[in-house]
Amino acid sequence: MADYIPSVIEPKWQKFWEENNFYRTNEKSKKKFYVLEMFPYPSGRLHMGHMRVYSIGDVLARFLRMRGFSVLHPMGWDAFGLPAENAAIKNQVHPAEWTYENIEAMKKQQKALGISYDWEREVTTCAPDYYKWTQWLFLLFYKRGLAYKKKAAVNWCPNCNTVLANEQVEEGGCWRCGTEVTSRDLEQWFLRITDYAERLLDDLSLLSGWPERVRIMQENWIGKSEGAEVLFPVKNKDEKITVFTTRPDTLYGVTYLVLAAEHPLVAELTNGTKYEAEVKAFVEKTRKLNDIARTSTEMEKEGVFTGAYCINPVNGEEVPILVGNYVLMGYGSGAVMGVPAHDQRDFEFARKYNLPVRVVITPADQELQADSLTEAYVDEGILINSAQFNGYSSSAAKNEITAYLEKHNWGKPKITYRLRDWLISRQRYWGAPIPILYCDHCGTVPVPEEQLPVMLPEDIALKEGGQSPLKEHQGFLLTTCPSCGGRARRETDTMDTFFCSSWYYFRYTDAHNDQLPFAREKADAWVPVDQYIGGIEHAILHLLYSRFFTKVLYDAGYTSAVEPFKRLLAQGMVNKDGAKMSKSKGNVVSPDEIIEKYGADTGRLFILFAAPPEKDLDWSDRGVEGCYRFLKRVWRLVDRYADLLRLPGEQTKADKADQKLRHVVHTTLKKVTEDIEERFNFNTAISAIMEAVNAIYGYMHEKEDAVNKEIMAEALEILVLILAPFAPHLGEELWQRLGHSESVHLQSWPKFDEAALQVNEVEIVIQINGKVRGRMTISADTDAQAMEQLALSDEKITSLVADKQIVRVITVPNKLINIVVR
RNA sequence: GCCGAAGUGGCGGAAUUGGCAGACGCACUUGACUCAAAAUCAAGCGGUCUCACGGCUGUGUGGGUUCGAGUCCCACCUUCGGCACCA
Repeated sequence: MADYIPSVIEPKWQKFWEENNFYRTNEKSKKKFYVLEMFPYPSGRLHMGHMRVYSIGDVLARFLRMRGFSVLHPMGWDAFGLPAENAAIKNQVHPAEWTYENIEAMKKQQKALGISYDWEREVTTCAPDYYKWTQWLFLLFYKRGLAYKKKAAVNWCPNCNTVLANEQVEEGGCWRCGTEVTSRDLEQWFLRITDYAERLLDDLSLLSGWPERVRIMQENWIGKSEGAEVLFPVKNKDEKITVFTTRPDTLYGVTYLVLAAEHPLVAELTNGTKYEAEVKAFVEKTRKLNDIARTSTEMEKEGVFTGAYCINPVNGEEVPILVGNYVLMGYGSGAVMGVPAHDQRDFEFARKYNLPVRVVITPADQELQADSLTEAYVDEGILINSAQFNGYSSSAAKNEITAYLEKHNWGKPKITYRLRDWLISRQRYWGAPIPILYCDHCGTVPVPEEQLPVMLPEDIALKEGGQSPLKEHQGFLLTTCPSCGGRARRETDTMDTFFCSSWYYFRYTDAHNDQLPFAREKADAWVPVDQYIGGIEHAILHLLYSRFFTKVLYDAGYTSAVEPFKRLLAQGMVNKDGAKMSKSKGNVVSPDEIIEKYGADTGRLFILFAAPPEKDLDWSDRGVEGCYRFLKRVWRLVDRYADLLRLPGEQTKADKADQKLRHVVHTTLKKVTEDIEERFNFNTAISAIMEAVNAIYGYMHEKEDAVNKEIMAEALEILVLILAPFAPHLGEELWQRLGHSESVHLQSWPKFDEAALQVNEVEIVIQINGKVRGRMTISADTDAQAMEQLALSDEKITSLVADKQIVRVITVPNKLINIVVR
């Protein structure tokens, strides 16, 4: 046979798979498994991160098919988005054209990698037959009161010319371009994800197959705080200020109240008073600051007195009301009670403005003096100066004081979340239009379902700067109202692309349904996704939104899944020379060049071998060559014996070396099976296969080619079968070479022979005081007493323990014996 | 500041339940083959002392538990990630 030339065999098998629609989902088996890799944005070319995630998914998919599962392994395109629009402006091509060309190019690359996708289920989010259902889902949210429009201070990216959701702001910058985000008051569409905060938090406990860090990140993002809401009446006014606190036990320590600059009462309290000018100036100064400066911990806490007072309901005390720069309108009620003795921020603020400090919580072992405090005492303790609650512990007082407030209608228990509603409207063109009309008579009207999709017009000219051309597209803009037949205008905002990608895994289960986004029975056969694989950068964004969508679909009766992704693998990044691959650093390696030079099988093998999937991986050109060498080594081995093994010959009895080889092969098979199935440790699975190959070479040398045909044949077959998920093209070729006509990928995963795993003899270690002092080979399963006798009769051990007293002997069967001497 | 993860040869990494640290691969060294090189095959490869047999030492640092610790406990250092005036 010829040498191993991947550029010949890989396209050959790819053609075979494609022509036979080889990876069409088989829905027959009762054992079903949904393997899904996050679908890509069609940016143009695949990068190494793509290659890694697809390689991981493909090994699993191929392995599970061999294990008898019906596997759903689809692929699609997260195809709406800003880069298409920006590229379009820059290169004068239509975003659709740019997107579809990229899809074609990337699909070609995926096929060149030999990934086993069922292409009949491909979804493309920018295609009308997909976004029709994206819009349908928007209407579902709308009908259920989960989509609403409101005017609010929102995050604005001046570079992208659009608003962003909270989740899409990273360190004060736009997640996509990094430009500093500013605040604007705009009327926008939101999804009521906060209605689902509690369930999104609770159900994290169902996700034992997720990495803990992702669950923790979501938990932090949802940010549940339990406490109380307290109403402080304003002195001489018929107003109450609502305050949220997690420390109702400190309520008797309140010495002032602080409002956020945006708080609606600020103007009301100060207008027409001598404080008006100063407060106005302060409010303006504070509002001008951007969010990063405003929420920075280094920010000096400043405030100004409003001239007004309010009354602490529990003790009737009058306390001053201030406006402060450290209080955020967006959290709680935009007003906080100042308890300087027990909150560090309040403490600093109070010292700066000479506000009184009153100790109401004290540690058990010391007495705190308000005047001599150098920092707030924030821990829990025993209540003092708190009327009838004196002597209570903090935790008891939290409940008692809250109950007391509730009884007098001064407040109530309250849970607050950090999570905000999800802002989904975008002021850009390349997205799914929001299916809403504005009628002069009827107001806001949802587009009737039968009129979907609201087509995104293609005859547009994009403008420098990115203002949406929809705002001026008369054909799109003007329409008639479905309820009164009068003139109506279309909503010109499009949806956040995360909306489109929050339900695509459902669509794969029923990709061509033109009556519904998906039929429930089809979705129920597959969702939740058994194994989802993707980058950690989606730990909050996409994964939280998808969980939300699934719960809404569940509530509406479209799925019986409460969570979309049963198990999640967050794969690490692919770096080079310790740094992220980037054009500016000139350290980019592309999948194309690897395929061209070594073949897809080598690239896949290396990317799985170099590190466990969840860890970052450092790309090494030398390492790739090592994998290439390994595959050539396998090729030569099979080539050398393939013909010989097919010749008839008499059966020979297995000798010691034969048995040893069989033991190695079956041990390897067991390890590889467990490594893939239970631990996703593809790196150790591959190294085990390498060890087996080394052992087969060793056997070959030992036998000087007089190999036991049966045992060699079994070894090579198992080797090719277990390598096939990793190197699918080579697997096909070698399987054929071994005389089989059916595809290797249709074979059952081999079963290991328990008998072959057994050994007659084991080498055990003899330790003296925990240090290795000798070894001996004894028959397997020798009992402790016999082991001890054997060890103590060992010449070397005898001399070492001669003048010592044996205190104890610890034996671990088949492993070691430790003699403790003094 | 809070939460989390991780620190093992020259490098990537392995050690699954507390039981031989360094599997496998890369790099390097040596031998075989070759006129030679490449490729391939074989062998060696933590540090240190020793001609050698062998000894000592070694998994970020310091303690502890244990017959025995990379693995468990406590404290600390470093790196990375997330959150961060959240009341």
